[in-house]
Formats: sequence, C-alpha cells, structure tokens
Amino acid sequence: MGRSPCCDKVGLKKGPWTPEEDQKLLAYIEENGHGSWRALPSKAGLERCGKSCRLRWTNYLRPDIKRGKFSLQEEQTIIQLHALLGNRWSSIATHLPKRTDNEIKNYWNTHLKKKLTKLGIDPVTHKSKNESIFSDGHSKSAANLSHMAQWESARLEAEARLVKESKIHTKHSLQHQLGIINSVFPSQSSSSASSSSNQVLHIKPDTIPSGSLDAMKAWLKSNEGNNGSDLESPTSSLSFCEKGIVKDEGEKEWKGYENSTNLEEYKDGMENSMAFPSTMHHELTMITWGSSDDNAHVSVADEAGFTNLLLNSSNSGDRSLSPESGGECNTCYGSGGEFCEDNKNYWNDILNLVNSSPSDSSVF
DNA sequence: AACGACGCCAACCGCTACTTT
DNA sequence: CAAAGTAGCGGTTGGCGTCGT
Repeated sequence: MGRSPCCDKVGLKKGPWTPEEDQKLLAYIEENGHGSWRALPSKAGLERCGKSCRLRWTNYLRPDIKRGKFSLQEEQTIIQLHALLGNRWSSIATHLPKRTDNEIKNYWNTHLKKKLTKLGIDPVTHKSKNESIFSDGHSKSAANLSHMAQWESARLEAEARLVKESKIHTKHSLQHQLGIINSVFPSQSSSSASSSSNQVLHIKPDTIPSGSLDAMKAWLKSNEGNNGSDLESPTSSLSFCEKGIVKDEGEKEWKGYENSTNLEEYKDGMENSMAFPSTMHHELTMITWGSSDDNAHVSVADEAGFTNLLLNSSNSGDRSLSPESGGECNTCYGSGGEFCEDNKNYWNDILNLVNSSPSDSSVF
C-alpha cells in the first residue's frame, strides 16, 4: 500500500497556482478530461504533481463551483450535517451543491466553530457547554449523537457498497428500476419519473413489497415490538423520539442564530435533526428525484441498491412516508398518547435539506 | 508609517481505502 | 492473496490581507 510518491519528486512546483497554470489545466481537462491524475501534469505541460492538479481542479477550477459567502441555509445545513456526521466534509459537501469539502471545512473552522462556541455550544459534540440547559431531557438527544454517528458510519459503509453495486447498472437498469416503482406506485410515480421538478413519492406502507438490507431489516425488526416505529439503531438502548426530545412548538424557520444568540433556536434546529435517525433522511432522498434549476439531478432511484432499500425500508413499520401526513409515526405518541407536533417541523426540515441536496449523494 | 497580531483560505501532507497487477 | 499503484479524504500549514496599536 504505497503512498503516491509523485509529490516527493524533486523539481515539481509547489505553492500557489499561476493563471497560466490554471489555464493549462483547464484547457487540458476540458479537452481530454482528467483521466489519470498522475499522468495529467506531463500531458498538460504542468510541472506539478497529479495530486496538486486534482486539488486545484476540484477546489477551484471546476466549473460547477460556487464561491463567496455562505447563506444562512447553507450554514444551517452544515451545522445539522456536522452534528450528524462529524468531520466528514466530503459527505457534507454532497449536500451543499457547488461547495467543496475544503471550502466547507475552512468555513467550519473559521466561522461556524466560533459562532457555536460563542453561543456556548461545543462545536464537536454540539452539546451545550452548560449541561443544565439540556437537563430537561435534551441531553439525551445530544448524547445520542455520538451513538448515531457510529451508526451512521456503519450505514455509510453499506451505502457505499450499494452505490458501487449500482454503478454497474446501465440506463436500461434505470428504466427497469423506474418501471418497478411505477408498477408498485403507479399513481404516485407516473408523473414523477418524467417530471423535471422535484417530486416526493407518498408511499403507503401497505404497498411496499418486502426485500432486504440486512442491517436495516435487523434494525426494523428490533423495533417491531414497538409498532415497528421506535427508531433505534441496533445497538442502541435509547429512543430517538421521546417526549423529552421533541418540543411542542410551532413550525419554525431556522433563524440566524449568530445574530440572535438565541440558543433555543439552535437547539430546535439540532433537535429536529437529531430526533430521528438519518435512515429516515435516506428514505426521503430515495423517493425524491427530478432536477433543480441548477443541478442536473439523476435519480437515486436508478441506483439498484437504493431502490431495494426504498422498496424495503418501511417494510416492517407502520410509518407513513408522507410528509403531508405530518410524517406521523407511532413513536411520536408520548406515554400519555399525545402526538408529537414537531413531526411536521422535522419533516419539513429534512425535506428542505434533502430536496436541496444532490440526489446522488451517498450519505442519505 | 511601521509593526505585530489575527483571520482567512488555498494548498500541502500524510493517511486510508480502493483498484490493479 | 499480496504488493504496488492510485484516488480521495481530513488535518495542518503558510502566505497574504486586514486590523489594531
């Protein structure tokens, strides 16, 4: 397992790129594609190592890169995803179209970390430094984070495999998969598959055929005793949606927490992202396709593995995937039988997040 | 005006995971 | 199956610009 020696070679230029070098790299890639990065510098007439060329391209020269100030929405997304995924910048970047992992990482380190710290929030754990703030049950949800991260990590590995598997499939496969969905959800998908706008399938649990992703099944199975909806990871003993976590509050836009020093707003945002396992985000992504204005979205439904997941994910649960139903799940009834009002907020948040994300992400 | 401190960010470094031989 | 090669990721650094004294 050797490390690439290219950067150790003497005589290769380092440091900032000149406009001439940029031009050479850009021209070469536009004409030939990057192909092998290792071989690219000599072919393009650059005295750089391939690694340096790749970095320059992916972080700066790529045409689909947006530069400049991060919007509040982007900040929110970064914080939420960071709470969930930790320092997985590339994964986070897949949900921020046109932003690079490097840029997000820099922005986190130079801006967001400080803002959270200012608010008394540990940017690593996303917990309030003053534990008492969360002592009304919120600490539990915060404590779930590290556990969720572990679970997420395992899940990401599984998804990576699925993505790989799916890439083998051809366009024919895509049509085949869409055909399956059309046959399974004729009314829901008839327009979606051909629509150019983002669409969300409203899947009724009783229409979903069975299938398998072992870990997912195991997880779902482990929850059958709880009406199949108590969304825990296989190793967790904690409930993700409990009375203490979800607050009874009206629908709320994410506010510019950096301006308000309003810890509650930050907490609300985090709670909405923490109260459910990310697998549910995944389910949503899988049933969302189309293209946004500036993104040529390819449906994740064309990914065979994802499709299988889609077809299986809700197999054992009574959960409706319809956001219009408020995303109701049995979990969200407290011990007294009261309904968790915040479900709607949760679904809206996640839908917003997911709908604005590139659908080929391997994260959700 | 000069200097130091600080912030930002592009680029590098080293590691890991994946692929190829 | 092991070794070598390669790409990608995340942490870190260094240079430049800005601000304060």
